[in-house]
Amino acid sequence: MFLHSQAELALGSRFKAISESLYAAANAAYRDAGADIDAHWFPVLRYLHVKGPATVTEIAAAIGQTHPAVSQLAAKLRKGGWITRRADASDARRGMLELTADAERKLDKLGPVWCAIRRGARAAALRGQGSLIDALTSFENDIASGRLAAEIAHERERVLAAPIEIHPFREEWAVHFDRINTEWLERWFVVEPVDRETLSNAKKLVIDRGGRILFAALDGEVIGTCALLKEAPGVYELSKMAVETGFRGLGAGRRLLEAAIAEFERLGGTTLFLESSKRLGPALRLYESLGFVHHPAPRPGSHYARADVYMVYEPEKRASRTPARAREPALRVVERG
Amino acid sequence: MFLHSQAELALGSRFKAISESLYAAANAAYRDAGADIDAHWFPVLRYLHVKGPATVTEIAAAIGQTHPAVSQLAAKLRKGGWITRRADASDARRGMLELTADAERKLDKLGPVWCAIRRGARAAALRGQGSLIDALTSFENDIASGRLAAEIAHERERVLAAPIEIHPFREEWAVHFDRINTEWLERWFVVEPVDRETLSNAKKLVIDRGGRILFAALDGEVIGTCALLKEAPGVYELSKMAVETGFRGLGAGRRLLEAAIAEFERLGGTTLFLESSKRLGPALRLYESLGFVHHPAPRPGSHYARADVYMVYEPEKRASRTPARAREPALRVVERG
DNA sequence: CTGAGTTACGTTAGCACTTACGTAACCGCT
DNA sequence: AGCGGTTACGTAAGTGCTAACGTAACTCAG
Repeated sequence: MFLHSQAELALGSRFKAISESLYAAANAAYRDAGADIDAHWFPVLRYLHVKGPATVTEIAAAIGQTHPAVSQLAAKLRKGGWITRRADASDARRGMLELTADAERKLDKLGPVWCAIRRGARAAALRGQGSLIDALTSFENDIASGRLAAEIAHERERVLAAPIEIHPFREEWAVHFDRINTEWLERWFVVEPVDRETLSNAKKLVIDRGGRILFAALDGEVIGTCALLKEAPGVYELSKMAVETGFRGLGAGRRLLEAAIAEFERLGGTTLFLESSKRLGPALRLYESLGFVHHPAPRPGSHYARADVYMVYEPEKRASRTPARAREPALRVVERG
Repeated sequence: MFLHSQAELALGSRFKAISESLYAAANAAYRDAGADIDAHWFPVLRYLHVKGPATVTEIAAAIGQTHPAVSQLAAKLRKGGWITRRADASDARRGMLELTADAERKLDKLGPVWCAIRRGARAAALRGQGSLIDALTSFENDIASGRLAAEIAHERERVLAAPIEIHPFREEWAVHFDRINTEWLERWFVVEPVDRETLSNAKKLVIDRGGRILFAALDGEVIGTCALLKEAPGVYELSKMAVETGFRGLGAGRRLLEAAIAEFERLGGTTLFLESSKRLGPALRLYESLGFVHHPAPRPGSHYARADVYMVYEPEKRASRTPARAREPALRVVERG
């Protein structure tokens, strides 16, 4: 190829060509997944999905584009029913862009596709050892030969076919514990200092104090976390329950919670409680269905400013529709002290 | 930056942004150099500059774009006086795009700018050690901080200020000997088997047989070559004289030829001849001015199909306007046998 | 020699951005 | 209260490409 002989000189042209091919590859993956989405929308949609409602300028700054670009795309997305615009109460110039419930539901399912694209792209990028130029060349080869597209399709099938596994704590996954929970907190509340502390020192502050951390994984990809913090002998707090955006609806949350309860029982715990927020309807219903009951008074001395719900686990309240396999690990029911 | 947190997922967007920044950086370099050129034109102009007249589709295939892109750009360049279109004699559908004499002259001077862009981009690319993602991040940092632009400007000054040096053969430069001559041959003639042989085995077929190869370099960048092939004891052929496109007009050709003649004399040679072509007017005038005289008959048993000019060096015919420093190396004038 | 297929390449419409500009709302200062 | 400066963001126009189409010229089998 002539451009390759020009080495770093035609880099602009090569970058652009790769960019377009990547968009095309991502679009193909979306199409295969039955998602009527355009890869160019990803930065905006993903931002709204991860961070929640945002203004045009905020998004533009975050994704490194000009505000007209975001403004124009927002108009298109609004027409397509992906987002709505709600006037900001305190500042009439600003409009909060917000995903529609429908869009949110669609994006909640896209995790496997994103995972596949990420893996395919990473494989292509890693094949070119050494310099950037080598990596680009390898990228171009993989794109031209269709290898990138094939790998993305293959990865998507793998991820979709994979069962959700629950894993105990691993040092090398601590970073995911931090990432997923930070993302979740930034989306729904704010990261309080006590969160920052726990998330960045999980091993020391949770595990070494007799607590547990569980991971939900899909084909080796961490998609959710849950923690049991040891409050006192026999007393555990269920906390840091979060599932990554894009992997909702696969049942990872329920599986994590079931595993956490099983672990609590295996530990011979007497009391298992959690603090949450009324804003988190679906999560509360999950807790209720697995045996947590609402406590009338707020918990005395709560760590969290956001907590306005206090629930305690009562095994006999557990809904009977719990799938059998959730009980697999030898069940040692322990009387509450 | 939000996009960075998306790892390989937003690669398309990042590639595109880098592409645009690189075009902008290149444009800034052209502007600084006083060249009214747009970086987007580079692939087409450079192709025509290196390969000579070409059709729209040929260029499109070579630079990896669609033919409408080239067609539209060609229309613009034609309007701007950069290229002309000449109908192909044998095929009325085709039109040969050709640089105007003016454009050719401008591009002949752009070597230092291209060299600067290449070096700046290479530095940025090399700073990101490891994966492609690291390299991209480093690129983005350098672009955002203005470091890339500053380095390009700095490199341009360095290259422009550097004197032309003439160097003896180095193994590690053999690749440039091959590249520059191959490019030149493809532009003006075709690469004959005897050329391919010599160019890819320079050390063995030139140096080890008692010949010499000289390089012209600008701040470490090889921009021209020249060879003395030993035909018989005392008999040398001047050959493989080529200066890279973009570095014409700096006097590299004359410096190389002077050095080659000096080397011939230092070797105690008796006969120095060359074969060339009537098509290469400026080169012939250079040869004449440094003491080569036209031989009426073609050389018996010439290696080259393209040769229709046969010249022999006669020191006394050398124009007196030769700069003094060209004679610096101890001059041992030898009678012709 | 004819017509089907191929090739060269111009044109058009569209896309994803950009820069440039305009307008309304907000902020801080006198 | 008023006024310059800033901010939010929409609109217009331009750019560099692409996909899709059209047309004329060429090629080659029957």
